[in-house]
Amino acid sequence: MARVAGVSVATISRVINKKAGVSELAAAKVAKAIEELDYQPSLLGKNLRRSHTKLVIVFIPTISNTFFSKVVLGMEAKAHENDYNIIICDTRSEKAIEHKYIELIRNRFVDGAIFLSSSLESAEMIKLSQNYPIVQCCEFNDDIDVPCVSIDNEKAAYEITKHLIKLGHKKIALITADDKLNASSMYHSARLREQGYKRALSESKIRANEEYIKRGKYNFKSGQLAMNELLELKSAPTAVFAVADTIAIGALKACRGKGLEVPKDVAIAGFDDISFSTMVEPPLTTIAQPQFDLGYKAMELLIERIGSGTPQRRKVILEHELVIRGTTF
Amino acid sequence: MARVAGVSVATISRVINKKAGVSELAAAKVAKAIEELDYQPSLLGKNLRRSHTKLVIVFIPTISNTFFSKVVLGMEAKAHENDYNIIICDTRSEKAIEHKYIELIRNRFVDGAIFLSSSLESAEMIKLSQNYPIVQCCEFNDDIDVPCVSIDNEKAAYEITKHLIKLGHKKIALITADDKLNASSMYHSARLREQGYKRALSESKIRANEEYIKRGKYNFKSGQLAMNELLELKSAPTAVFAVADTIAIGALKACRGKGLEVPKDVAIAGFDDISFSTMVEPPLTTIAQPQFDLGYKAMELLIERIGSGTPQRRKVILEHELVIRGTTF
DNA sequence: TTGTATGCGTTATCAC
DNA sequence: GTGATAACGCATACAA
Repeated sequence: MARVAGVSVATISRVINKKAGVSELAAAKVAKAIEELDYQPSLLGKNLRRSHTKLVIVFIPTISNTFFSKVVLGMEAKAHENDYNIIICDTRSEKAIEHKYIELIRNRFVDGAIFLSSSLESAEMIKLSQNYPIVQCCEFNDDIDVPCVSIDNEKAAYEITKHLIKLGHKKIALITADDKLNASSMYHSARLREQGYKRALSESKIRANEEYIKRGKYNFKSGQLAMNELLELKSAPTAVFAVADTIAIGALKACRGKGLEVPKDVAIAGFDDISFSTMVEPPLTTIAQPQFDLGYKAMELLIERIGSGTPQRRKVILEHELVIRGTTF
Repeated sequence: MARVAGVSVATISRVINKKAGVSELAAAKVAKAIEELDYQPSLLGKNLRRSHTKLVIVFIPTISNTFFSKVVLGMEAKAHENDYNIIICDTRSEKAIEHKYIELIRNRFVDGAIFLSSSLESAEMIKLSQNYPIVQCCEFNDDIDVPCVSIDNEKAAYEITKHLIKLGHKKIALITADDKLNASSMYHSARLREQGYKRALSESKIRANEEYIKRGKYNFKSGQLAMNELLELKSAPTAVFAVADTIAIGALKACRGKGLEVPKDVAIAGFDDISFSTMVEPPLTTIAQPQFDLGYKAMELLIERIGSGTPQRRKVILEHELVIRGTTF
């Protein structure tokens, strides 16, 4: 390249990076050579030289949850504003996959990471955060000092349960994705939502009934299963709060399968406001999270942290919204 | 690192890469130093040296379509088998974003690319393919010589339309995502599906009615909109084939909105078999694609191509399956 | 304004 | 078995 342009590599670097102090003649020669060779500067050399890659990785438990994909959109927006690119890593909630990709941050292939969920123990997460710029988004361990952005899960769950109570319901079930047996659950938010649910109940002097709490996974099937069990109870609940829309939609289907009408026979509330929520019949009452902003803000924190180097301990809480639709009356 | 281990960098490299010919003493010294410094070899240097990154990029029109996410799962499986990692790029069907990420392949940051859709002109795609290892998956321009893997879209659409006809339907509408005005549509498959639909019709001597063909976008809303228009026709169709499940589900909702029963009043067929298809009521009749295999095979072709360097022209067609569920009787 | 030389962190070649 | 050393492609300090 330097040869065909007839100038030194230094000059080439200068024109490519639009540095001042290059004669028009030289610039023209370089431009011509670039054209001729269809030349593209290698990122490999550049990265090694400046020892950062302008790449960040985001860990996502599953790419197929539309909730997360909207959050990622916000991350991308902020990232692009700052010339960063994103690697999305679908961990499928598997520890092994997550660890494999964490290598990428330890070997400096990415400048930082955002976790939308993690199977890491708190201790591991702390150690990672001490050495590299990372932030947590939506899901986070609240016992540790890693920057994060989220909504107030406890409060949101409290509000939606309260909504159910105001409608006159007393037998309100919870379907969650927290198995509780596992001390370090993937879904800390689920636990917070359970707390909010319980607070609303106790505030209204409704005794929490352990039979009404079903613990499964974060998907349709699990919601379906749980709802079927709930409906077989001798004293079946008249309302259900599911900690995620996917779960709630499964529950909705289970009701229909048993010939029950929603919300007449049983009211259903979800959480997240994924796009499917408006497509089911009836449309789902849920908690809307500011998905885009969540991602945008998380990326902002990360970029800040990459720039400063210092792991400032920040927790950002964004506003949620109770969206009342057809599944609750 | 070399200093604290008390050996040369060459030796360090040897033990890290488990090369033969290292004394136990030296190996121990290196191991100790690694432990001490929490040392991780930099991928940056390694990449520069070997001039490849073991990274491939996959272009996806939207991360939130669960159809694509399952395909990506297959890609990841094959990639991991061969020590490759994946960058997922959500292009949002935007040319600008796609072009930005194509830089990554031109500047050798990734070893290859898979396109699950593309806004590139055929000419651009050809040129790219001549210079870099790329393959197309699911969506592809069939007029050019880029390796690809897909199902037989025309045939699948033919079969599902035929299914509708066998049920006695004669007024069969099509809702597609191909706008036809745009010569190089993102969704070539949509065009093929339209062809299959038309072939089935003409084979059964049913005159294709242009009024029955609606052209919109690849999402719920668009299906809803199109269906509403269809239902306002003086002679409304009794069956609808939507070229994607997301569209079909929108159509389903539109029917319900007008008080119509599915499949009694109008039958609906989709395409893709996304996970949500079984959650709607009634569950959706559709064409199931071997999503995982599609991705797996595409990655296989790509890795082959990266290895050989020569762009062998291969088209792989996988089997689909007609899945009859509740929306057609 | 331009070129030369150096280093980023690896791996590979060669000599010891 | 081991250690210098060159090279990968770039950006920069310094010299010219």
